[in-house]
Amino acid sequence: MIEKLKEVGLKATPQRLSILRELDKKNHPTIDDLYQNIKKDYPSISLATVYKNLNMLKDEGLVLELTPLSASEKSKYDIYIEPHIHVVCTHCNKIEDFYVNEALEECKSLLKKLTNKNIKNANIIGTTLCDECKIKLKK
Amino acid sequence: MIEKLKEVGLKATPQRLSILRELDKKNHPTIDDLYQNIKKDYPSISLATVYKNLNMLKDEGLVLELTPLSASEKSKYDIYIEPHIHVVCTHCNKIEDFYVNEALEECKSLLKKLTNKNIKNANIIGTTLCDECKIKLKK
DNA sequence: CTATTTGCAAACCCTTTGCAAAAAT
DNA sequence: ATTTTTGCAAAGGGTTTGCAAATAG
Repeated sequence: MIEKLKEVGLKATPQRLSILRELDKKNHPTIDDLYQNIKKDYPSISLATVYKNLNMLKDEGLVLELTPLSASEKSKYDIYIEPHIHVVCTHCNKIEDFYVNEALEECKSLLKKLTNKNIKNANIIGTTLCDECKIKLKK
Repeated sequence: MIEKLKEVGLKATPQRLSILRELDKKNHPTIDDLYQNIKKDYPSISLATVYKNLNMLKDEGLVLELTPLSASEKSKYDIYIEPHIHVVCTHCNKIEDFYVNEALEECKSLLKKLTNKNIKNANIIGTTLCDECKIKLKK
């Protein structure tokens, strides 16, 4: 984590590390979730610091913003150090990560062939009806 | 276009149609681009109407919000009636559409296999250095 | 005729900014 | 020692809201 920050030229402040640690729990928090959760460990952190850091980390590609499907939902944030793909539930909007590197590479080479471009990265978001919602809706 | 609106239960007002027509030019406008361009044909349209409609169309899946990679860029909007994928330039942020249905289906079945879920849809965004930027940067 | 949509302006609130103090390297 | 980062509070600006009038079906 600290090394990743050094790589991109950002200082390893405790605030920044707590943001990354929180994101590393992989529960895809909104900005406010993130702020509330970090405050438990680090009560003096300010919301402005969370915003500034998310923007910097996003610009460096260490953090991903996941845009909601529906207008009433808010953006969620995800750590992006290990490549992975997302599957979002169309009903409850829960996001699941899948660390399927081979698939990602396969998709990328497919994209390269089709677009005739050198695809650096591929961001893939699948939609589904998650298992929990499937059960709930059957009732 | 009118039929699509009927399908999702939205009335075909001239404002709404002008929004869809503008998006159908496929140049991925920001909200403000959209508003400025529509005003040329429809000077009385209000920004609030553009917002309301984008949200409704997004909720119905007819419009896609494309989140920028960097914090300084704004979201872009795209019509999503024909399935397609996006390739965004990491340097100038331009977005290109690729109507590659076979690839999309291939990716979806790959996702189904890997996640063991019934993937309804797959949203794929590749990153690249676009041809124009490649030339510019060589100089 | 009824339900939806529009447009205006105000309200809202999320996000950014400026700056001095603190902290990281 | 230098540069970055933090935190506060205020400013800013994008987005939403409420409501009466207009419009679609």
